[in-house]
Amino acid sequence: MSDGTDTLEQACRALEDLYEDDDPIAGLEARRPDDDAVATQATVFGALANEHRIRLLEALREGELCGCELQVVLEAPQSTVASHLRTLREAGLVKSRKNGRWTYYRIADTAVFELLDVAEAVDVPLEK
Amino acid sequence: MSDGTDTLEQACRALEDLYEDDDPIAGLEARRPDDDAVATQATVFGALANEHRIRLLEALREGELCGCELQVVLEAPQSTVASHLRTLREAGLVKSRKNGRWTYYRIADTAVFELLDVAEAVDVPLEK
DNA sequence: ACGTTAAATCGGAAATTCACAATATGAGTG
DNA sequence: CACTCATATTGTGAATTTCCGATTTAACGT
Repeated sequence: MSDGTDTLEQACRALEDLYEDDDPIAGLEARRPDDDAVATQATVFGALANEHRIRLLEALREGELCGCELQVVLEAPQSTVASHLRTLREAGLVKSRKNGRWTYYRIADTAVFELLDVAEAVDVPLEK
Repeated sequence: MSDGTDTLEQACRALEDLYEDDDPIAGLEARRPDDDAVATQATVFGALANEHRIRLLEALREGELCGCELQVVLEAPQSTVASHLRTLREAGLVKSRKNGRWTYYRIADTAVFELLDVAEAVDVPLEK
């Protein structure tokens, strides 16, 4: 298990040329975010990083739907839909409610709408 | 390549029990979002779905940094950092500027801050 | 031109995610 | 209890992503 320390030292040397400051690294360390926060963000974005799951969330914008309705929306097999819903639930993006044989899913947090809307507005450069 | 049509028909039959409406599918079709929008969202969220890339973006919050500074932030090999930066650039999340031997990276869109902040505030349920 | 250095790209092994048939669970019904 | 139906989980092969050493490219200095 190499840790890339050798190339890291190169990078640090380069910084000594950029700044006359004795310890240029100090300022960079302050830019390192909290581990738990990064883990939360990665979980949330990981759950959102799939077209099927985005379609599920978009379908739930106007209100809750049961599993079989979401199958129709996705046009995918039942097991596929169920595991995507599980991913979304584990990331805290949807909640479920059981009523008899049906399970109804709904958006857990309005943050989901913000995330979807902001991401949609990003200007992704054309494929090169 | 099966398309799961058989299980889809089951789901549709279930809907006929839920609604007396003749065509329960019609309402669901309206909930299907635009393909291009979903593709954009998936690209953006895919780029954000990695702890290293999140750390890079967080490091750029306070202003631009060059590649070798970002190596120090990530404590990862140069090639690893470079390919993560490429992913972020291709998703439209960062822009780069060349000055001599150095390449400076900066956040391309303030939307990035919104996405990071909103995702961090999501309440992810405990494991299991 | 030559050597040095920051950054980009290549190549392929390892790890992770995805799809989906098969099976299990659990609630309702007769 | 036996049967049906909606949903959940499991297992596994396939596809994708990640990692990182090695190499290449490009910009400087001598």
